[in-house]
Amino acid sequence: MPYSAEHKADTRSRIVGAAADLLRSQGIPGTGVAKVMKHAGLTHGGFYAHFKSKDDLVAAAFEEAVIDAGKKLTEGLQEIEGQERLAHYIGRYLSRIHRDNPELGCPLASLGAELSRGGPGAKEGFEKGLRRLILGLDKVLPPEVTATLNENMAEDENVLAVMAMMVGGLMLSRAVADEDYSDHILRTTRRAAKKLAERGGLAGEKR
Amino acid sequence: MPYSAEHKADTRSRIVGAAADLLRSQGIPGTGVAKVMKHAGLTHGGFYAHFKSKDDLVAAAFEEAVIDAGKKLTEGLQEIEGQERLAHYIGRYLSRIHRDNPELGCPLASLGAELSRGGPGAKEGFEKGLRRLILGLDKVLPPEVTATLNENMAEDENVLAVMAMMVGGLMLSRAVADEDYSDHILRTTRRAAKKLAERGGLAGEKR
DNA sequence: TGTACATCAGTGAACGCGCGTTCACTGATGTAC
DNA sequence: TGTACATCAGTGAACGCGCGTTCACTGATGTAC
Repeated sequence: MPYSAEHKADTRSRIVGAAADLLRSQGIPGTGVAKVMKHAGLTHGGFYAHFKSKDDLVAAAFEEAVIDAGKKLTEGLQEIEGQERLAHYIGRYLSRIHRDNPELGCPLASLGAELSRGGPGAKEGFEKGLRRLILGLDKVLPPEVTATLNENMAEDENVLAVMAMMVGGLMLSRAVADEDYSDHILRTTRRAAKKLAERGGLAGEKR
Repeated sequence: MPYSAEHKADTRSRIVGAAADLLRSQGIPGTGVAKVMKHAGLTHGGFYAHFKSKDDLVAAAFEEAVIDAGKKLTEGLQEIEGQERLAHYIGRYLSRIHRDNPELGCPLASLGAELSRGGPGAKEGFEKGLRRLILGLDKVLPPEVTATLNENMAEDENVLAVMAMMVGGLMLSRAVADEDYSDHILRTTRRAAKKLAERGGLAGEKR
């Protein structure tokens, strides 16, 4: 065996990493095979030693992006006291930093519409990503809430609603021309999402 | 003058109409000039008698789609009693019919991410569309609420939050593979959006 | 320890294709006489 | 009323370009002797 299996895996993950960034900032058609390979420091011909097709790459890169975003959104959140954790998560999601750096952010907001036009494979990948991020969100919640959540699936609904508001708010804030208005959208949806989480009982509030 | 100005305007609006449908269901790269012209019953060479570029068409078609969607979402809503109007609007937006027919639906959800990657022109078009739909939503509200809304801009925030939840919920429901889960997303966000509207005081509830 | 060899990740040129755009043209039309 | 004409919406072939994919190759590597 020439080249270790490790070496190949390294190269592959470099390609996937480059694609995960490009995908989120430029969309699927904007993520050309040649461009991705160049970002990974390779020539485009070698692409097919690692992937069956561009669709294959998109699937792998989307998954990578979900994991990456989930990590960034929850990083260090355990150190914050239970009640405030979800509020912090929401604050990060609907922040100007997240809005201004889609290449590092949540791929649900940047690629949802495009993937919804894809085949069943694309949609399965998206669904897996959504469930994964929701699961990550669950981990952010105080343990006593998560327990209730597992017993009573109806409670899970609020996580979905918060997710929808975050995804929608981020997308709107990115698509708007006026920066003040964009900030306003972030501020508004941040506040509303936090209220929704509290009122839904997710943050452990008594009601 | 050969051909009346009316005739040219008719052809143009036929092209824009075809593009407005294709755009929403296939996205910007999926909306080829030749495909649009074929749908309008013409050959692709004649396109540049009506538009300066494809970007020009996309801008016109997006605006048309916003107007079309706004009309469909508010149609006949005046006949419903004040308190229930917004709930009906939300019910229509987060319906299976809307989810399954993006070519007839709200272009904010289907094109937001793509337009956010466009130039300033694209973003200005999107912002105008968002403001237009929010204004249409305002008209759906009972007059006494709209009055308060105009005096107190802070109240407008709830409309934005509802909008974000609807846009996000619709996008998520479309991008997911499992139909039951997709239905669940619609149901959940519908309920949450209605609650949010009520609690925010928008539907005229006393609190 | 040193050399010959087989492997295969990566190279770089080439492919067919669909894209947005251009352009010489055509022929239906309203106007002038 | 009928004919000649100028206009220009629409035609259809062609363009350069970037795309995803293929392929003959090369040369760095681990293994066998």
